[in-house]
Amino acid sequence: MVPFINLNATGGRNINQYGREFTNGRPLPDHLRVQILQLALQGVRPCEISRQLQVSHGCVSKILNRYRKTGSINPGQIGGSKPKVTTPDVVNKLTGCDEIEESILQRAYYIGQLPTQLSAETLSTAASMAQSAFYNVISPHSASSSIYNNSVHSQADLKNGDNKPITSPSLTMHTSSQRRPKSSDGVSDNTSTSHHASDSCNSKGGSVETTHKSTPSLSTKSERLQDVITHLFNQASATYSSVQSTLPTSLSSVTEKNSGLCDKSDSSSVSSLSKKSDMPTASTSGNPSVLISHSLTHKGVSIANSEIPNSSSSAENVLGTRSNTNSPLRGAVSAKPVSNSDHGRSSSSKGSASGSIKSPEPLSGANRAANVAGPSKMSSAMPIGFDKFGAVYYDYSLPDRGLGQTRPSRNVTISPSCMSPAASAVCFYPNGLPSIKTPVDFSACSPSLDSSGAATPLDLSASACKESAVPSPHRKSSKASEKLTEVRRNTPVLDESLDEVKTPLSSRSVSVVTSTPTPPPASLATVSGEKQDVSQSKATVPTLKTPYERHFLIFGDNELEIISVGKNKWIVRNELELCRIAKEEVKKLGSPSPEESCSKSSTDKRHFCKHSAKVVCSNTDSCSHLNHSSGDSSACSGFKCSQSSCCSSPKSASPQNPPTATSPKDQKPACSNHKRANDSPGEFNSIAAKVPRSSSPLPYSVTASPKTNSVCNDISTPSNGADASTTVEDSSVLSTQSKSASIVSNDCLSATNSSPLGEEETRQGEAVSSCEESTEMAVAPVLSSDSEGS
DNA sequence: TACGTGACGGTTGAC
DNA sequence: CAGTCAACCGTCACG
Repeated sequence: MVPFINLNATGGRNINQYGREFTNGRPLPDHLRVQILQLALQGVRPCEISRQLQVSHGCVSKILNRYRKTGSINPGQIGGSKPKVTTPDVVNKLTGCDEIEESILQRAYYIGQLPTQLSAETLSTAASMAQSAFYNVISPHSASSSIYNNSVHSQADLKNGDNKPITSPSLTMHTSSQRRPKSSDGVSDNTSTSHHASDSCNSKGGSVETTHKSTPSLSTKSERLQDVITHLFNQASATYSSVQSTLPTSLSSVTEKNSGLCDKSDSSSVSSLSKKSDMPTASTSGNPSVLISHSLTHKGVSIANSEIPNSSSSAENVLGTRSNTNSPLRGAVSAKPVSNSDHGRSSSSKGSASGSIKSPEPLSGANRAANVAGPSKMSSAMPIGFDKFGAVYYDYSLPDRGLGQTRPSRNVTISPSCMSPAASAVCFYPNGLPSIKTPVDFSACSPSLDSSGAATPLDLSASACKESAVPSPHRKSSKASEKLTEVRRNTPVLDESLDEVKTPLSSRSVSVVTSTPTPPPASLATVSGEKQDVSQSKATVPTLKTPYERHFLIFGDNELEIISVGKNKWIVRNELELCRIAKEEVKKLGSPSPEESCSKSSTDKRHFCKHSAKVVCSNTDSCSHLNHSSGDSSACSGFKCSQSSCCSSPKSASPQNPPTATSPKDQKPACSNHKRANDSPGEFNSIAAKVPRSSSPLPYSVTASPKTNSVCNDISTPSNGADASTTVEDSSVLSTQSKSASIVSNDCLSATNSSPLGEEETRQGEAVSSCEESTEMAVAPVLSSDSEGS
């Protein structure tokens, strides 16, 4: 094959086989690295990742390999000569100061963090299991995943010199930090580790916190990436655990309430899987699942901890179940997981287990962010600091080490938290939405389905499972999607695609209407801030492209933006914010308000409690309508409106239409549902849903209208029509599939968030700020001007 | 077809 | 301040 690299006139700029511009010798932008990891966590194959992100296979492989081996996706230290033997760094080394420091910090961390009721063994077990699952996903083909895991632990153990339960994340920190050659780095590395610890225990680990402050910017950057990784892992872990603990509940609830309506396959699969699973409930300690369990218990819902949920969807079911159980706030349930995820993130430094465990101080971890960005608007709700972009943990604002020109998406808030499998659990639970691919997501799979199934190890996702069992339309298009990948998908990264919004949406608009996968504009593929010459891109625009969908989930009183590209979903939301929302919901639960009572009746499907989570809108494509405030979204968040049906407004979706020009109402004037929503936003949360079970791969993309015929077809699954048509008014259905989330065509929304898609390159900063101001959906912008500087 | 790996040309930054 | 050089980068080609 002829090398595709073409030196560009700009000098040093090359175009890879996917048409993506890259700078030879420069690391991949951090956000791409994160995405690679996230996708991998979701079970996306490396080859597909490379296509989606338009990075070479080798690059993906290297990054994943690196992560596998070192636990870090951070670029290595580039440049520089070997430090002199006399440098402080060296002195600190080969003397072992670093190890000592780390050990001290870690001890401090655990002392402050670990709940007394939880034994180290328990934590270790949980972490181990989660990690195992994680590695299985990351390195599916490698039977040595466990080996990796073990090896990592071994390293950590050796390094730590104690038996403290350490999750891979923490280990990751270690390995990563060790890579840093400089003495200052060495310190920072330690601080980095400590830093993470401090996140989780701001109050307890004061010393650690202090140390953290001294962390060099570079180290901070590294930390953030590491945090992302850790967070992903934590979430995966949390999800895994939570699923285990929650499934039984959901099942029981569903069974009770839904009787026949409940999908038998799910139940059977669950039970069978649960039998297979030996996961100790203890492992869930500190996990969202536990929290959920408590919550459920509080509600009088019996929880069988012994049973192990096999699918995230099952977990989601729990949410739905919970909502069915008359819980005033479904969101509350989700809230738990969210907060937990938050813990996980905060625990990044020292392991997910510890982080998740520490429920009492879920938000403390924000301190670091607060330090970085100063007090956030969220701080009132929780002591969390958000950076100026609204990202708490994932500070994409820091310059990418890689292609400076690449602009991280402003929207991108690809909150890893949400993107990760765990994230799905956390983020979607409230709605009972089907999870994003979860490493351990067996929900969709037949009972017999397990990790060793026909699907590749990586492909543990529900979609994969279902694929085998049910001809998924979604899968059907997999081939097509691959083709599509040639043209850069917008993947999760709205960010990068912003300037591409300019691309005529005609095609995608059509797709929206037809519910066929909408190909993102080829231009979207452009990663770099520079507009990539489409002509240069060898990518041939496939007629059929992976749909780029944007959904909005009403979580509590807030909107959550869910972006899905094919089977990948991202929640554009700062998880800390999610946590905050969740906490609020929890508070509300604690002190029921008149509003809460609205959802008490499970039979009243239509009755919507504003506190409950719901997907408000979905959009195929990059959705130029992102500019929406929560109020706006609610306005267009009527009952689920299918994109193709009531809400679909190709034109509205068209990037050509300035976001400002289209208001939700304007876009969907015909949608009575929206109108209803506007009138009483709180009303559409009911759970009646039509849930196309087969559509599970993109469950939340499927929208059902509780009592209406309007059904939201999964855009990504064109053939779902039949499924979608299957309307189940019984809320039980929702609980079954967690499809309760009502999704409304995003067309309804005019979102400022994404509007900048086309303008991102130039307005990134503005857009970001505007987003924050205009809505609480702060999408963590992924980019900082710094990256540009490079 | 998917994946892992090495060579290649390039960038970076400490020395 | 410029040159050197080691380390790393992403991409490609190969197996």
